[in-house]
Amino acid sequence: MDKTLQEVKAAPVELLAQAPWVACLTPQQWQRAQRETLLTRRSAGEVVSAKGTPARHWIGVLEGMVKVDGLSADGRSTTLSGVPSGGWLGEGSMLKHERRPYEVVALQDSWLALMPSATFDWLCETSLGFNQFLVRQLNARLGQFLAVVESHRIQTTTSQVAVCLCELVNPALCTPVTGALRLSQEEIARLCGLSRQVTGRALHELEARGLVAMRYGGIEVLDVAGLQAAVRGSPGHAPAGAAA
DNA sequence: TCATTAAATTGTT
DNA sequence: AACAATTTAATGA
Repeated sequence: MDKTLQEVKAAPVELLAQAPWVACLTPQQWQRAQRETLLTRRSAGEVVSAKGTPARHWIGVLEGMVKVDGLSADGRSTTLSGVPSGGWLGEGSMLKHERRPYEVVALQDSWLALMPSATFDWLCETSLGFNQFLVRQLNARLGQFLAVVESHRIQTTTSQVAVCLCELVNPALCTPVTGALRLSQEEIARLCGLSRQVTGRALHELEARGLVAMRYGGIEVLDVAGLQAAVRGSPGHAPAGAAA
């Protein structure tokens, strides 16, 4: 029995219109982009784009959340990145016209926007603003991943978790905040590449510092700036001018 | 609306 | 990793 989901706050079309790159387009460009972009719903756990398949679409998360998984030959998987609502992903494969190196899976019931590669290429060729958006996004992601590497190598597990949480609330990569993120500690642990045990401990520490609030099956980020600071800072100490 | 049951998530060893 | 406790969701009176 299909459940009629009436919980949708805004229509998918309206969410697409609010995408950050839309404002850069001319009316004609927006008209074609809107006409050719497919809006589709995926249930939690559904594969959006399988690893190894040709990248035919640029993927926008209008509502819900998806993750990017790396799969090994023996079926083991690790989560490389989480993309909440407002985020766009897969442009790397689009730009290189290659097959998807990673698997994209819906973490929750989600509304997705799939922009065909032909449309994507056309916007790249005709819209300066669109290119600028891509550069900003790629730059933001690079910074994010560098933070992950840095944190993994020289910081505590707590700051590793903080980094991964920052990714989910980074205004440069997704819609500011939707209240509490529906993400279990087990899913957060996969995102961080840590055990559930260690992740849980780190989350409680962040909660004790007033940066996040834990919910059953979810987490609310209370202080984005504080989280970003926790990425570098050592717990307990707050070096005044040591932001280098 | 309330009680019961199942499933998911979290805490503990 | 396995088990126990807790919370939420679903079902039916």
